[in-house]
Amino acid sequence: MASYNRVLLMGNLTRNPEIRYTPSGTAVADLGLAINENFKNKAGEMVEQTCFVDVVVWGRQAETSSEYLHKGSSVFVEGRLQLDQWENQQGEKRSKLRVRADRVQFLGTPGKGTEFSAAPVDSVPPPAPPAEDDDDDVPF
Amino acid sequence: MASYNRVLLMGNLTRNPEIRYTPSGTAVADLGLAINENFKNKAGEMVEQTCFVDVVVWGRQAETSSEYLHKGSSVFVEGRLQLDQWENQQGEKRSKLRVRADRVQFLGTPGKGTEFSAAPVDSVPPPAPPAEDDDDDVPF
Amino acid sequence: MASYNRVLLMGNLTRNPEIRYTPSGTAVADLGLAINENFKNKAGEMVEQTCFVDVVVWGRQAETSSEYLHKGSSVFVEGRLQLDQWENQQGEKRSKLRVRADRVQFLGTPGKGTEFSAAPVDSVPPPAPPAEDDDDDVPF
Amino acid sequence: MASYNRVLLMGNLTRNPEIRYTPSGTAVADLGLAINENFKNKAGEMVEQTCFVDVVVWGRQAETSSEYLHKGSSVFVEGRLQLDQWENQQGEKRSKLRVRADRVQFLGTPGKGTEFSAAPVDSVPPPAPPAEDDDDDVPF
DNA sequence: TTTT
DNA sequence: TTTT
Repeated sequence: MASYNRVLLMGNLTRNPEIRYTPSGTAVADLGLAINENFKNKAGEMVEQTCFVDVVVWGRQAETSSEYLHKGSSVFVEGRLQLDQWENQQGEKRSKLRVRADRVQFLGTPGKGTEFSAAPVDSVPPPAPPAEDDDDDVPF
Repeated sequence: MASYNRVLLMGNLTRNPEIRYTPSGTAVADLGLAINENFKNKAGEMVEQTCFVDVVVWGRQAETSSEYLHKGSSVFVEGRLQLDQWENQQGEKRSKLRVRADRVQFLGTPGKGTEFSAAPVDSVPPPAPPAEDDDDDVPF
Repeated sequence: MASYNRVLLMGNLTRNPEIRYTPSGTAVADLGLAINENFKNKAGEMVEQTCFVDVVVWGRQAETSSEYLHKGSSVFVEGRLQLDQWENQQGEKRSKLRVRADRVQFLGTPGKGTEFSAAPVDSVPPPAPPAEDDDDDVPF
Repeated sequence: MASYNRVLLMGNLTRNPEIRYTPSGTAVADLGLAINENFKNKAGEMVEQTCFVDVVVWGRQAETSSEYLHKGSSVFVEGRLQLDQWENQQGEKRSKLRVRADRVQFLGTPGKGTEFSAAPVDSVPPPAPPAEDDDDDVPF
């Protein structure tokens, strides 16, 4: 059957990246992303609404993300929706939508004056190959 | 700040669309979408994984969706992530990621033999204008 | 520097796929794609406008495309813009924008009645890995 | 028939925006965009390839683009492919693919030190409504 | 749980 | 809670 799953986001990190490693040594980083959207409501007032999304990055991109990105960093993320499902301690089914990033691109850190002027827009190195083969030791 | 929020999905409806109306008469439809992805795991076995996503559609597209789409229908959805937040009866904060569709395109219904052959791939009428101005009577 | 290049298209093939092979044996297919867009002009009349795009597909997807797709087939294409540049016989520089597909997904063939009912929406097998390493024997 | 046409680009302007006005007073800006892509070829060498694309922007976004963007500016563009067709003076049919932007987002100007540090990543104001109704006085 |  |  025809299927497709693609997500494109630009926003700011709500916290520093958190990196960890699977038993087999693959790096995984969790990013908190805030996407601010401004629009006018029916009454014509400007409203700011923020969408908070959890992003998971694997492999080399996890490492570069945790090295170069910080709370507040502006990033562009390309990935796909991923539904994580588990049972809580009461045996109830829980699930959560995340974005699994195929690519994280650094767009700058606001308020980073001087060291920034040399390279105001820098990019996280090229995308790692899709690490599907690592999916069986997912560490969440 | 730079921000962007775009989601593109193709999959099958897990149930018939559910339409309702806001107090001011705007149509809203909830779609359950299943996106199947097949890939090989580290052991080289084909694995099928399904991502279930709730999709919200507004306005005229809500009406055409509920008229033309059914459980099983294959659709293409363009929209954005939307974080719905509320408090449950215990006063705990809860939130849920959904996709707010700007566009829903009908790609066919599997197993619908005869009536299908005339127009195997049909499309839901053109996108309604982004109904931001209706956002203050969101009915969830 | 931050860079990104992504194209998403749904439309119909204007001709049968043309497959060829590089000296090293890599398959390449050229697809002609027509994307119809309907909109109202300033005078309120419905206008149909068609965008014709040349799409290049590499590797296994080239083979599956040429096997399963035909003139008229409805497809979904994910790829990126690619600028091909050359000199004509008068020594003038020429260039042409194409789409290099990373993924081609079959959405059905209109008017194919019976054999269609069994599998109205079928998909071209999963995307081949990005064959960047083949780019130095590009055969155009 | 199912159709879709979406392009997402990040790159740098190759020249200052050129703004002009239709007889009815609608602003139109032409942007030259360079998208740099680095990858390894078959021989394992890093190769840089640049895709040059012409982008057309309409309405208020044309005005903000020509006000805030300059040669070298880093931008994110969301739009669609548009095939412009005409006859040259020899009566030969010519055509050219462009991108018609629905949205242009400013990501910063490299090397702009001081005035930049205050707001390293700034954005062009929100997207104008799709000005389909202006399409009949396209000035190319 | 949150960033600008 | 689930579709193919």
